[in-house]
Amino acid sequence: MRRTKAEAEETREAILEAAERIFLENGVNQSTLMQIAECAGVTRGAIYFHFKDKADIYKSIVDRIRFPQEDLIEQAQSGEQVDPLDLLLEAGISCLQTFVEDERQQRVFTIIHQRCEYVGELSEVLDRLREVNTRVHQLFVRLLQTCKRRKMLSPDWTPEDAARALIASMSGLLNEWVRTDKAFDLVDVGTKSTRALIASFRRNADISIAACGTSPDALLSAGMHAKTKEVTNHGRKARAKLES
Amino acid sequence: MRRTKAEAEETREAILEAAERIFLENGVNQSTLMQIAECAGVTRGAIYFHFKDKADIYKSIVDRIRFPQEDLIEQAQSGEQVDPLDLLLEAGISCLQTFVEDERQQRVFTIIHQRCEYVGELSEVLDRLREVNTRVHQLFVRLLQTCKRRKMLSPDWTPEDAARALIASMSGLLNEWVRTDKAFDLVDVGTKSTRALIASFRRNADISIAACGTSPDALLSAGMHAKTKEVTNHGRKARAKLES
DNA sequence: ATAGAAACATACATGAATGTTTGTAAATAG
DNA sequence: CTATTTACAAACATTCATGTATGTTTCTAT
Repeated sequence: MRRTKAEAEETREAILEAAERIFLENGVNQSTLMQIAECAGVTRGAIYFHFKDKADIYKSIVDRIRFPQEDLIEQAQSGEQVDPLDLLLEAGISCLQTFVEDERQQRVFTIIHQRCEYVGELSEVLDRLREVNTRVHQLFVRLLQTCKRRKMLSPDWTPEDAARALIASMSGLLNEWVRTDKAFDLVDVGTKSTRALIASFRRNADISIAACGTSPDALLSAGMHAKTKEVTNHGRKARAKLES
Repeated sequence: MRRTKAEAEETREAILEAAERIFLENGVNQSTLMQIAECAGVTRGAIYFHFKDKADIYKSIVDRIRFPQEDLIEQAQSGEQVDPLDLLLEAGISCLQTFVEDERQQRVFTIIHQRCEYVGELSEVLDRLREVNTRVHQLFVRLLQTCKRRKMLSPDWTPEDAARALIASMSGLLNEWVRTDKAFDLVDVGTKSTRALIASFRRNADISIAACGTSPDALLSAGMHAKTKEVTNHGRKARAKLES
């Protein structure tokens, strides 16, 4: 019953696919290798040939997806010359956009946040998540520090706190969206929330009256007048530019 | 070895206390009744006397704490005559405040959100959480609808979306705070974030320049000039009024 | 062509957690 | 005062997931 190398890779993928389904249904710890094998149409032996144990399967699942935050990092590192706050807004929005479109990302996100107790071997997965998160945080802090140097950051916010707030807002939105079973328009609500937050980051924008003297260009670049559609398209264009 | 009724209640509490610790360390499903018994200084027999099974213990733990959202509901229902948006801001802030002060709330929150796979019996706990959340959401929607009737709500936001955004922001803040092991000042960052969000809810406040003509009173009531300390004290006062 | 190894299936051994049953000492009701 | 029930402890039986060991077939390299 030996298969060719390509077929073997197929069964490996089938196992990962099955594990994703079973994990989502039963939780990582409660899922048994037997269930996964059954769902994949193989025996437990096949699983033990391809993977060391259940934790290994889970790590493989998490490793093969791209996190929404990683898209965000790549995108945010592209244009350093533009307004960092605009860049944050666009990156955040297109991050939400890709998340909405990628069902696998959503499934794995749900597993990670609602279907796993991180203990023992499993906590290694958490370590990777933490690492990605700190990278995002540091990136945000760097961007916000340049804002501060350019006197564009509101005195209310430190770069660190602003970064925390942004990350909390984004992760809160993603979590609520999956928890409520997509009960609202993630991109729409997320765009408005993020825009509100970033608006408060701007010097002289946190207190409404102080913005009167600024030029129309400054207001436009603040993204306050742009309609949702235009902004998301803008974000998409930026991403398309990256992929080329 | 029969104990008096009061002593029995003590051991019951000891079991719950121990379970809280063990669940936090090992996750609900990974924790064994033996570990809990050992930690509580009893045998498994005692646990099976007081509780049906592990799910029963977990439900008891969740039932005996007050959720941050429940504080929020009570508080937000007190004064209907004031500006609903101010009320939302104050309620949110004092909700964060009590969460920071209540270590048990934090522990159980961590268990709920990071140490449990909700499957089978355990999902009943999730049902209760969902119910609390929908109550909060409906309350928010009601408040925001009165805003809309009074022409105080920005045309950018529907009451539903604004409620979602607020809930997502709050839960995101709480989650990030416990996930990062209290790496930032929750009340401080939370106050600024929430204030920014609610500011964007206000009609003529979402676009900075439009607020120029409004009276100083309107700006003050928008909470944009108040320092953090004053607002939190305000929130506390409101809570103290409730307890009397 | 054939030796070896790859890609599994099957069978077994182990341990660990659960639920249940039985035992028992002390409190409490009558 | 004693009869019964309470509040556990201790022992037992059962299930069940895991890991490993072994078997089998087919690919593949030489």
